[in-house]
Amino acid sequence: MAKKSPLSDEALEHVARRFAVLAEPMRLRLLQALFAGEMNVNALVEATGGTQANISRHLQTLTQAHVLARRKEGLQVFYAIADPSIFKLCELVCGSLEKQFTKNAGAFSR
Amino acid sequence: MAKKSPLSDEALEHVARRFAVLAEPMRLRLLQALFAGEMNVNALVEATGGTQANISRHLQTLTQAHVLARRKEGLQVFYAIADPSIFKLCELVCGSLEKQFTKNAGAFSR
DNA sequence: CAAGTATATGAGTCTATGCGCATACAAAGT
DNA sequence: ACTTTGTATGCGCATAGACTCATATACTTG
Repeated sequence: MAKKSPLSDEALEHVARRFAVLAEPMRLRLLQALFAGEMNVNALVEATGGTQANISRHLQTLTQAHVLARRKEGLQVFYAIADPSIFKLCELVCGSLEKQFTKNAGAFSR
Repeated sequence: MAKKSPLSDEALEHVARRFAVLAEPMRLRLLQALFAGEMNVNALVEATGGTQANISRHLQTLTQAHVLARRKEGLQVFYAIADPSIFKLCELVCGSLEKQFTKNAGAFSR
């Protein structure tokens, strides 16, 4: 396994796309809601405060990126987090941002 | 430390922005080049094959996001990775994408 | 101070995408 | 078959941002 070989352009685009999928506050809210477990669309609409159309689109984006899984049951559609790495990704970013904030807070308090 | 409290809208926007910064192939190439260590702008231009203007802009974006650190030395400006969490972030995403690919590969080969 | 080198930036174009509105589609019950 | 309920989607608008070209700025050297 070549560990230090530079990623191909195609690979980089895939990685970039992955990050782009997570680069929307509304989608992050959806993920945050789904951290608790599987939910249907209506529940997600209520949980996030978005419009149904918009939520549906974001769910589509997340599903196409294989971040979410879709399960249809009668009239309702249930979504759930399909990629467990999402948890760690969010944790990492949050941790990193917290560090930044505390640094800035220090600068202010002086 | 409230562990399960939902992030505020403001916090979510910060997280989203962080992801957005990493959502460009060119910036990922810059980061990949900088994994080896500090480099000046010209070296980065050559390493990535971009134009000087464009590279400079991306470097600005990364620096403002506190992902990179800037050090001026005479005429040249050196950039280096300032946030170590970047490494793990990229590893996580790459690993997750690899899994997806091997899954798809399996589906094709059958 | 003039000229050269390394980097940054203003202005303009072009593409991508988030959002809202209306409507279409799908499944279930009457 | 018709209606109701839950979800998806076509379309248009508005905004963000990536890229280029030309030029500005900062520093060094002659």
